[in-house]
Amino acid sequence: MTLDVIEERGLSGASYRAIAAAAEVPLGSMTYHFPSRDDLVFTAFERFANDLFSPLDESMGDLATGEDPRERLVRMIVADSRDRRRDMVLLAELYVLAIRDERYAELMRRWMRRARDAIGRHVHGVSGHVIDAVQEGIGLQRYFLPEEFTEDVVRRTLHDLIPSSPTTSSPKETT
Amino acid sequence: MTLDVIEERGLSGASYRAIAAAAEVPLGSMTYHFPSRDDLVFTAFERFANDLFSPLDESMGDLATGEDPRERLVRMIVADSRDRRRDMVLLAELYVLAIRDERYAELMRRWMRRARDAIGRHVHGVSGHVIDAVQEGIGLQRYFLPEEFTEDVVRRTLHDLIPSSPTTSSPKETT
Amino acid sequence: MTLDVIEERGLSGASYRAIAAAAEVPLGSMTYHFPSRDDLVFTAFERFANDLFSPLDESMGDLATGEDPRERLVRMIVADSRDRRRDMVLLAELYVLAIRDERYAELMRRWMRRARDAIGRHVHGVSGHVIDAVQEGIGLQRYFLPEEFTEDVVRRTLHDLIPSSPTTSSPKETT
Amino acid sequence: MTLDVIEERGLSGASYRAIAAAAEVPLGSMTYHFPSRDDLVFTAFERFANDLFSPLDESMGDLATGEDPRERLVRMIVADSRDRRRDMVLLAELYVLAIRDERYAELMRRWMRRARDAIGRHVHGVSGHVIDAVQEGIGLQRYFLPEEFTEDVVRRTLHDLIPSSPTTSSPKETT
DNA sequence: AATGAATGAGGGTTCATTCAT
DNA sequence: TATGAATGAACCCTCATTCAT
Repeated sequence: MTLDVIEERGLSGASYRAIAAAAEVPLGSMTYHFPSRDDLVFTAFERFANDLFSPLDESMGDLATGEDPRERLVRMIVADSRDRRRDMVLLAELYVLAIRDERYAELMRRWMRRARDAIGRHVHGVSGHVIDAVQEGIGLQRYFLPEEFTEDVVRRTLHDLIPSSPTTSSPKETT
Repeated sequence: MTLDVIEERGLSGASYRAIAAAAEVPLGSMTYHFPSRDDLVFTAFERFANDLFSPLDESMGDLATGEDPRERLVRMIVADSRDRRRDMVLLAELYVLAIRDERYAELMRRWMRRARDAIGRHVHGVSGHVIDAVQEGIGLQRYFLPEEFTEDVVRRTLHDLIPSSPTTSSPKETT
Repeated sequence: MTLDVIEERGLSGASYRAIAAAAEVPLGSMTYHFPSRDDLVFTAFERFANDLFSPLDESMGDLATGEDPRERLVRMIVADSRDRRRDMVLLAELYVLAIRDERYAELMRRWMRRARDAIGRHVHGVSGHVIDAVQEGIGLQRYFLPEEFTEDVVRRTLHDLIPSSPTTSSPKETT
Repeated sequence: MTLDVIEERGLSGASYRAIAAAAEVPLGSMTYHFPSRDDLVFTAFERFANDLFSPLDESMGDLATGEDPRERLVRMIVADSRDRRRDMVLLAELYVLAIRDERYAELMRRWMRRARDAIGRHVHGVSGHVIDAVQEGIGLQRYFLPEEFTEDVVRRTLHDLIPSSPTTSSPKETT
């Protein structure tokens, strides 16, 4: 609920009142359960970190034997999820918070490490952190210039970075 | 001045008052020259887009014959400029704005295209957009986990993505 | 309280701050109970409509049998109530609002109809609206030129407009 | 021009800036020619007093011999001039000013006397002030409840108040 | 004579937070 | 435990007016 309000009106628009109204809950209820606004926000971003992690987790989780993890990543990046906008705005807001506040920075680091682990389970020969960073950079820019980051471009990028595993079927590159 | 305040106190903390105080200027002066706060903010981010572009421009600008552009990119990414924090905060704030407001989105697209052009002048065989997205992704995450994105990791990533030009001296990879 | 401030300083001078000061109440209290200034103003003018109605109501309310309602009206118009000024200012401000805003126009219509009914209960042979309009027109101009609207002039006017009821004692005109 | 702005946005909305914009004139020009805002407003209302007087003047000015002045008044009141709204809002604003400020009160008195004279030239047996007050009261209320003040109601009222002159053709009352 | 720049005051409104109930 | 009331601080913005040019 809080995240919805942040998505719609920005972190600065996510006042106690706005969130209480969205949740159809009395204002006093909010301040009772979350004595300071930052409690509310931090809790929300903890949830966001999980939410944002889950597509990655699903992408890398149950790879069939011989399936190419690079293809999973391609599809995850290219998928025009309805939540793309939400993820991008929340991610950007989180970066803002994390740069300014160590508490959020630590949250971000935990999340980055989880991502690295999920990637590292199936991708070898390159740092999972690099793949995550690349995926994030492309994800952000793709939001503004989707036509510049076509599926083939994304695939090519991932194949350049990730060595094909011996047990992996050969690249299906189009270009 | 405005950017300094945004860096220090966030976009939401960059009130007319705060900026006027930082600039040691009467509040009325601010509202006279920038009738709405968004005028002020947008003008500031236009400047930021230029500021942020210039390191890239310098990196790619005057390559000596035979110099490897990949090394320039490595140094740009790895350089622990005193302005790293500033750039990251402002970049993240700009993303937030751009996702919500087409005016800022357009600013971001202009800036992304300039970056692509600057990169594309010296880097061939891969989309300049991809290199820009990658350097941005790494730049952001490196801010939080610098030890995971060592110079060698960055170099390796760029060499994987950017084919070596025929006139370019061979890779000086350390790993 | 709000009406007092409007009387003294005009509607445009009746700021939240001015009213809060007059009521010796914190500014935050005002905006809590009246989230918009117009709520405050409208509520005040609803009260004014009642206040302004009451002299008319009293004038026409409990006529003794055989008493001439025209005399009651004369006295009401001519009475130099200490509140004359207040009523005139507020009435004029209300007209300004009502011409520009349908919400106030409706308030004014309700009040005009109440006045017509109160008058119509005891005055026959002429539209209560006409008597109310005449009374109002004379009231307004009399504020500026009281010597031109002497009691006799007012009486004469009302007797010209209102036919004497059969059960009514004959006119006591002085002129 | 000033009056146009007052009509549209109210006296409180008639700032130097708003008027300068409407007149397509630099702000500095306004403050140069009218050093205080009240100068501007007072000048405007002086003009309004003349403007408002002219329909009355035309109504009563060139009566053909034997023509009934009451009919002229009826038509003036009932005419749904496109400027009705403008006249009403400005009149109401002027009342507000006049009650609070002797300078405007005097303006209003001058104008009331002019009206009385214009009426008195053709109407006898009743104070011109009374006729003016009545037409004003009806004019104001008619703005809100036009259906209650039909032409016949207005005619009846004026005939009740104004004795028919010997040289005047007989009433054409419809009712 | 004319005008853009400048500014202190004050406008309505929102807010996080506290507290009595 | 839960919540409406309350409030001081700050917000963006508009304004009348002054003044240098």
